[in-house]
Amino acid sequence: MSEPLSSQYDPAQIEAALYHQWEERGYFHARADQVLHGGADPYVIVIPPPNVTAVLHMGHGLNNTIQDVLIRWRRMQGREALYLPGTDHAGIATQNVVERQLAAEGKTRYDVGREAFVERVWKFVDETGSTILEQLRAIGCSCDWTRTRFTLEPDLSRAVRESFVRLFAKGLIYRGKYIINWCPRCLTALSDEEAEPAETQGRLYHIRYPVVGRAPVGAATLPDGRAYVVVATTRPETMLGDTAVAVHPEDERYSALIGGRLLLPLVERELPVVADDYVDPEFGSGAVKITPAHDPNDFELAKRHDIPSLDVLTPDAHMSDDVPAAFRGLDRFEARRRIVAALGELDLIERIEDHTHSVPHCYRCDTIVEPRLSEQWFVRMKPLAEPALAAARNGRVRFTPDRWTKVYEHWLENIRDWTISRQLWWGHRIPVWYCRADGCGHVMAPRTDPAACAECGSTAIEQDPDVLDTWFSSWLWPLSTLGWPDETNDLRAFYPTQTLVTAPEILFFWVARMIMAGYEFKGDAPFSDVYLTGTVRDTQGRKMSKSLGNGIDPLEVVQLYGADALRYTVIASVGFGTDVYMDPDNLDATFSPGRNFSNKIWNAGRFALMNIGDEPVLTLDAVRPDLETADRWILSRLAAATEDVTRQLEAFRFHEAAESAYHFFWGELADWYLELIKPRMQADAAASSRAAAKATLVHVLDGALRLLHPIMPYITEALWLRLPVPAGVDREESLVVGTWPAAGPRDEDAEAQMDALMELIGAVRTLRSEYNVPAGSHVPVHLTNPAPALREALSVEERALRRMARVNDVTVNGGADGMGAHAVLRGGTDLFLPLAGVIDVEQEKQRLGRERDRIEGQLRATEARLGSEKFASRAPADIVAKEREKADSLRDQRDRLDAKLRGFG
RNA sequence: GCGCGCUUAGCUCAGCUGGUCCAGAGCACCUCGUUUACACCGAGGGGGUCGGGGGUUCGAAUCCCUCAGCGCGCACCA
Repeated sequence: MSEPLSSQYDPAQIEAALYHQWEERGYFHARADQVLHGGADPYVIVIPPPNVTAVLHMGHGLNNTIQDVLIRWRRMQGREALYLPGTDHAGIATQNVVERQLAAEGKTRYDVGREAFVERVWKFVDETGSTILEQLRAIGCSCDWTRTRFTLEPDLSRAVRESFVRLFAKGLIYRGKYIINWCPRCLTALSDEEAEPAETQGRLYHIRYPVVGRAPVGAATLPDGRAYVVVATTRPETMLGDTAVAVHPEDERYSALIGGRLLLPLVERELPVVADDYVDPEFGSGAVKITPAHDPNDFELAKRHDIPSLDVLTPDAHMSDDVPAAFRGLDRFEARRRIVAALGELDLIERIEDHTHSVPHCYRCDTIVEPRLSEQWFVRMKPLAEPALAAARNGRVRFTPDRWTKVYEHWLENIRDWTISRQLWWGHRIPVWYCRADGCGHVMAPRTDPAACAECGSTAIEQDPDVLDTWFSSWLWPLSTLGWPDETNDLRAFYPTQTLVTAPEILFFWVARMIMAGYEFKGDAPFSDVYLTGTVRDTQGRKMSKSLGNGIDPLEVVQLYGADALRYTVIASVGFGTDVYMDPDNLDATFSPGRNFSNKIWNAGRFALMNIGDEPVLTLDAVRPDLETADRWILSRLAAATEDVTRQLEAFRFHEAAESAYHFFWGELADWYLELIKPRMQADAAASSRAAAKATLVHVLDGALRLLHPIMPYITEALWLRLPVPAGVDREESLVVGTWPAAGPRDEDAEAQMDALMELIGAVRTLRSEYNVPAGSHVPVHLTNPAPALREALSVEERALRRMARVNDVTVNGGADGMGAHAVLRGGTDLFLPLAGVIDVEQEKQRLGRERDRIEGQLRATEARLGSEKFASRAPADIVAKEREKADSLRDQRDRLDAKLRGFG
């Protein structure tokens, strides 16, 4: 309290020390026993676990700031607030990183072997895995670090095992051979969600397949006389795996061919022509080549017609040995070129047209995904989806913004089974063992690793080599982090959680599946609110990404402007679920709102502390009789702000909450109240007035800092700790665990008076500015017919007018003669500034004339409305009365302006 | 193609159940300013036919229809 504060806020000086202190004192630690036995109401947010390899980016900055705002706010409201941190093992991503390291050494994972490879990944994770969690500390996240979890740690792995075993036993996990999404670079299966469609400019190749045997009458023919049928494809290389051609059963063009055969060019294999209503006769030629091993629709059709599959691609998407020698071993795209060329030479290309279609890409490495026939493990989703769907429909889980509800429902309504096996080494090994004993073939998924076959006792058992999708552990996150499958105190106290904050991109990947898992394994949704954030973009609207180099490093921002500036800027930029735009090339401009506001808070606080001095401060109650209009006004405004900020936070309207607190602090407290009380702080002011001002100031500053604390924890705490404590008040030891303010009563009188006074001051300032009255000079003011509120305000706050508008004399109802500037205030008050010599008569006449016309326009519109028969008869009485009042007031203002104008002659 | 959403000042967004909204904020812009908290500041100012058209209503930025543009989700017809 005694050491002087610098005139510029320096966040670096205070942030790290404060965070350390908060953490050390255990403020972030949530106590299960308080909930179970102490009657505390829990408020829990589980962090969307970042990849263990991740480095903090603005997306995290946005998400985690929002989470922390909610947590800090609820903690102040007295909730047992748990912000549960952790990371996930990110199977593909992490494995990719280590594989790249190996590649730099000229090795592959197969060279080092599975065990050594996994060991190496662990080593990497142990060294770098906590980076992002450290970074979350830097932006002020009040996580309960004693509960930090990792999806691949033993407890959470046990949860994964348990969930698998249960679903397996219920028949909800099965193995089968289907077309799945395959990444030829990652060499693993992907779920549908992991294959992201992207609009791609492709081509549609129309290829002639010659007819075998007798051609239908009138069929097109090749130069050699053979008839042919045209099929269209975007992927000519797959034709080598064609095993049929399909047409629509009612397509007359081809009815004669059904049951006949075509000759597959280049391969010279005969293909049956089958009829199936899957075929759309309108598209392309109406004849479809069928490649069951490389297209899901073809696969289904082939099953219906008992057509064999032929896989012509290797796992890394090269042509397999099952194709003609000329194409063997070629990369899929090279094969496409050569096949098209070869067909061209045979005159079998009818035409090639441009064709835009969406092509699935691997969400981890962006490689074009291959639909591939392979044996994988799946989760049967339909039964799991039902309660998750009901949860959205009955409001158990609410989505904010609400429009995501439909997206969620639609996905669940059309849910497809989930491919959960991954051909990776880093992850939870699938807990399935196959008995290899002759004639047994038992498949088992036990809770503990078996030594022998449960069916035949043979020890010739083998565990499935694959691992599970990372999301198969993430979907348990709210459960597993709290101890499930054990009925721990944490689980009992903190499940279900309250709010989940995440990006819409993982609504299906993660959010929907967590809800399914919550119901399946614990019988309840894992949270009640899902807040979906927007995306952080650059000024051109591009998503920030490492590869584009348009990212912003939150740590750099923290270093430059402080965590509070980062947090405030982010929160204030976050429209309701809208994207956030930031300029990576101009951090100064981007973060100026937060930086400037921090500095404003700092200086307002500094001013208050300097003026309060060492004199003891009284409680508000002790000075109640001495409160002046300005005091009552700011207290009323604090009440309004408190109510508003609270309401906005409840509705997840972060931008509005921030704006509301900002406007109160800057626009009301700093701009007006601090100015109003300056004279009262001086030594020559009346002691009672000074005491009232100081008590009010301390109270209001205390409230304002509390309202801002969830958004800007550091600066608010730093100032608050220095704020003097009124005698007899027992204060909390930190804002972190301080109480959230309750809105006090509003004071309509004080607000009306101050509104009138502020309007008057504003009007005088405007006139001064219009007439270029030198800033330093003081002017007299004449008021005629002041409105009651203004009259009252002036009786107590005239000196405010003098100070803030540079006025040296105030005359009421009299002396308003001569040349000067005029204005009419609300409530009909006439304002006159005698500016003889300064004033330009013509200019003033024009100015007043414009004002008069504006008022006249409004008046006419209002009178027209009132004059309308229909309005009078159909509009509600109170609206009509309001309009009448408005017309009266406008008429009065116009008349006064007319009178003034007449005065100019 | 189906579904959802958006289109308000130069930019990013508010505007909740139609009536002081002939529309607000922040940033940007212009003018003035060294009044002892802050120039990361203060004072003042300019700027919008609320995407186009139509309708409902006494009254629409706000409700309905339609068109256009953009975005998202889903499905992909090879």
